[in-house]
Amino acid sequence: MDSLAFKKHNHKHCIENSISKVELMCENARLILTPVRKRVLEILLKEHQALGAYKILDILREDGFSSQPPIAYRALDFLVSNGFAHKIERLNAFIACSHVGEKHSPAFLICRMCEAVGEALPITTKGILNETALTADFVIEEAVLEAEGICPNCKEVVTP
Amino acid sequence: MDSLAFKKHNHKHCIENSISKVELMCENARLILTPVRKRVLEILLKEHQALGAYKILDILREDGFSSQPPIAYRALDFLVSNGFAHKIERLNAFIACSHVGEKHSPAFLICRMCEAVGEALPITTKGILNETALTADFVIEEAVLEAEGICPNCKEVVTP
DNA sequence: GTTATAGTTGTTATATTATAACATATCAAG
DNA sequence: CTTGATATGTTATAATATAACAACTATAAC
Repeated sequence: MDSLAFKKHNHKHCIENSISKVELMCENARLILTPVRKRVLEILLKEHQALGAYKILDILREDGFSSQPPIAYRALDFLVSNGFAHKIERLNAFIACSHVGEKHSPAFLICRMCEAVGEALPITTKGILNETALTADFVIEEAVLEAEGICPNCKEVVTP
Repeated sequence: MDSLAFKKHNHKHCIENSISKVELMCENARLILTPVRKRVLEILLKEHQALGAYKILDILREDGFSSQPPIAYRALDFLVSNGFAHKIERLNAFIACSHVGEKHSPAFLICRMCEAVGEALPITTKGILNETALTADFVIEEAVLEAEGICPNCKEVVTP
């Protein structure tokens, strides 16, 4: 567990670090981090919180970008399929990846009160099911773990 | 790993077993397994495959039930919230639970070709994140693992 | 037996999330 | 300069899900 959303941390550093990592990876992989894509990444990085496509779209609109759904969904597709962001299926929402460049099966801690999302260390989520998959003769390509509960901040509010 | 979807098994037995377990649990818990609810459970049990709410609705319509969305969603809510079915978030679809009555954090093997879904043994998915959660001071209430890949049947088709 | 009451179902309308399809623009390679 | 690949703009629509309220049903309290 490292920069886990719920702990106090230098978030500005956290953002800058992510962006420069992504920029570097894009250069190396000949991917184009266009203005919209970069902006969406920034939006996702702003808080460790899941954001729906339409909320992102609202922010893009304020920024003067076109605001039709495909604009957001395409940028999100780019970010997700290149591992720079993840989709939280439970919330139909997206967050920036906290472990850019590190190969990992993501695992999320999702607060059901504030929708903050922490990404756990790149544990081998896949490995957990490995035996199961072998027995079943099933080839796992991707595995995602989503855990829902209460984050430390919201817990304080409920039971101070 | 037991009655895993992908293995040949006596599916009729599998269905009957699930239904009678659910009936028993409903009696004990004073829950009412109304005709629609039972029918939706049967529909979900028919194959080890995820079904969207609107597909279920189509089947209900053929059966003479009312076919407005809330009919299906309510029955599904009932089944899911009582642990008789699960929602596969990745697919926005539902399957019957393979481990009715056994407390478990579900883990699914989802075939991306045929949408068959196998539910892994009630492993302690939660436990995997336990350490992580403790460190983060996060209280996990529910955890779901969704793994996508290729099931044995579809693998045969691709590489015979 | 009537009357609350809690739970379920029926129905209409609408919200939310996501994609298809096609036009236009940009830019690098040949 | 033209071709091809990639990205963006735009319109329309598909797919998924819920809100809100009315009507019905069983049962438990009186």
